[in-house]
Amino acid sequence: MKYLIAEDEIDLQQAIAHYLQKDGNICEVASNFEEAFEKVAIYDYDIVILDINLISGSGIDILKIIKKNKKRAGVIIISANNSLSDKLEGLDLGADDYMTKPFHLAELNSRIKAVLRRGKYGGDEVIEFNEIKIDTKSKAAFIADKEMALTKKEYDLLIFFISNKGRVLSKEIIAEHLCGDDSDLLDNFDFIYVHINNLRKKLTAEGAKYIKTAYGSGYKFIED
Amino acid sequence: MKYLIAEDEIDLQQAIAHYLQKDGNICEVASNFEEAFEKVAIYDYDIVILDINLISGSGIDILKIIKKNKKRAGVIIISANNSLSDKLEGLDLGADDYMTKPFHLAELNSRIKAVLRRGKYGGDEVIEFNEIKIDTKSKAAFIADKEMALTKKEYDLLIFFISNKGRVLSKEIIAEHLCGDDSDLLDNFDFIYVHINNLRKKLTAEGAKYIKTAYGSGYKFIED
DNA sequence: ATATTCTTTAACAAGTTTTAAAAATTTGAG
DNA sequence: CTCAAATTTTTAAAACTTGTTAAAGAATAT
Repeated sequence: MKYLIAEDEIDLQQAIAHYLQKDGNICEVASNFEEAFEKVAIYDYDIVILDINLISGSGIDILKIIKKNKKRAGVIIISANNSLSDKLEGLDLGADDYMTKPFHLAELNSRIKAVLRRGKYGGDEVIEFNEIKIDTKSKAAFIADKEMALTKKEYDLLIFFISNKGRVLSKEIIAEHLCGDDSDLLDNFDFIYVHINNLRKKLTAEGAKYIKTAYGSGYKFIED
Repeated sequence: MKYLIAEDEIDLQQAIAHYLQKDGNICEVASNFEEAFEKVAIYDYDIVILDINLISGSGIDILKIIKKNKKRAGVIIISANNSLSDKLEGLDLGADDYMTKPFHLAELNSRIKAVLRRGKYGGDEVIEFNEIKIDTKSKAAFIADKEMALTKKEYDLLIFFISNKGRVLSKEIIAEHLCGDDSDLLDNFDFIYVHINNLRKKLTAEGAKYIKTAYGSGYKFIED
């Protein structure tokens, strides 16, 4: 799993990171608002652990970015004070859970698991983009109302593209996203070419060219 | 159906109520122990959704009232912590299911349906789907009016599939559902393959293929 | 004790992903 | 503008993962 820990207390940040890495997870950290802002806008995480009171900004705004960009990360808010309004606002905005400092790492861990489990069950949103439609409940993707049979990687790739539309995504970033956990060892990213190619074939059924090559830097998903 | 939602987090309480009302159910709410106590003692509900950690009292005591008064409500306990002892105590005292916060409303919904379908609580007595018919009272399942002799696991699996039709269900989620909540300990889910296979054989008697494999993600139940 | 149901195992089949290599394209230097 | 270098596309086959099935061993119920 891939985590972002947005927490300005370096001690706590490191404690969480170490705890999670022990189980073979990948952890990135952000120590202030700007760092968190950037990472959250660009990359994909399975779980974001988000301090409400970040230096130079509010975690609530980070949460808004996550939701606005339709990132699928689960968000667990942590906060120093026990303020009910913070909590309600966070949950209202789509956070998945809330913890008050101080807490035990074991409890954080069990909440993370619960959030992940929830995610596995799947929501029932429908993602749409032009004539592309993805029903996440049935994991079926359609183009012009015709189902295209996507493999799991293709399906993930398509969702990744749509949720990052307009942005150039490098092979490396894509590979990291698609391979999740195992991505430590990746050194050859050429297999992405094949997935891009396969997805393109299925998307091009109707002639539109959604995936545009940015020579030398990656790919981006565009309208027609 | 008539529900009582005994939950002191107003946000969550309202979220559940709205979700259930959408489907035309009647929802009452209780925001603390006293309210829950009164309502449960006086009125009749089909399902009570019961937070263990109510303000000024324990949900466990509410559960005791329900059982002592021989109310026929189905009870689904929700709890913030993942404490096994809470869980066991609740189930011991006659709760019908148990969920740990946070959870997805869709999952709550499917558990409610499962509880209703177990028969005792005024749920539909007959479930129908195309030429499949299940009489929950006699626990008999028919395909094209011919009874198929299902084992308990097959029966539960079929009902789980039908009440989640269209949704991709992973081996893990299915196992969790079939094995109740002892499933924390499960690490090998291969036995699901066997039940799927057996159920398929019995369902395929008439040629229709209801259970579709979503390679790499799970299975989904579809119309023909 | 016997029958039934559930879980494990293992061999096999099917489907997916990755590798590898050749063909095509893009870019930038000369 | 042309050519060489680098990058990307395409294809096919190899490696791998996941799913199917049957059968045997545990567990549970009758």
